[in-house]
Amino acid sequence: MGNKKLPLSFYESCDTLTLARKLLGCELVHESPDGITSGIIVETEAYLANDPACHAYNRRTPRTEPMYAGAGTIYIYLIYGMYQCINVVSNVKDIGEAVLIRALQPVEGIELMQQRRQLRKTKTDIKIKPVILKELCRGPGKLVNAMGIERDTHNNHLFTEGPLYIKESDPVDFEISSSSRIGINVGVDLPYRFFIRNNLFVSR
DNA sequence: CCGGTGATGTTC
DNA sequence: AACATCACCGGG
Repeated sequence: MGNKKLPLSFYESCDTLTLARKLLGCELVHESPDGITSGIIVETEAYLANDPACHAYNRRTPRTEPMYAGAGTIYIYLIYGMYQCINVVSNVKDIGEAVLIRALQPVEGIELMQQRRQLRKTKTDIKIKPVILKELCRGPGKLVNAMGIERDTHNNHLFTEGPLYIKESDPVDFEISSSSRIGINVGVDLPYRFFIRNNLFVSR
């Protein structure tokens, strides 16, 4: 069964496009103070160093520094002022590439995920309507919220150390589909989005 | 199932 | 000014 935490070699031993595919079927786990939540990764996007849509494309700034820290690093950024997205950094130190996690199939701690997703995290937290299972982690901002992931806590840490990590995939057969990436205006022609075909929890 | 709109604040 | 988004609303 797939209950082993992935070692650094998993992240280091392939290129970014391959890693984006290999992460499908693996389980993202967060052992938080409030409880454990986890979900199977069902959708990813790759961002390469020579790719204009990549945050690290021709720029190395304080924000993107974790992308240059080497494979297995956690890169979390704030988007549209109120949402956060989590990436698995890939490639070697000083080459800025990463895989965005876009959707999870919830596994563990579903009640806790429901509770977290009822709150939108701003200065004054906003309550939203109850969220159905299918929508809990269906999108990069949603899954970060449901999993209790925070940039202040986890950014620039490693997936191989600490309470936020990835477990190896169970040997389940599935087909991988690809498409162009979502929500970008450059690099739209590149088929760098990967997802498990026919999985109900994929976004869009 | 769409499509449109406003919220929100860091980053360059 | 842009931004790797989302919740909510209304229409079909």
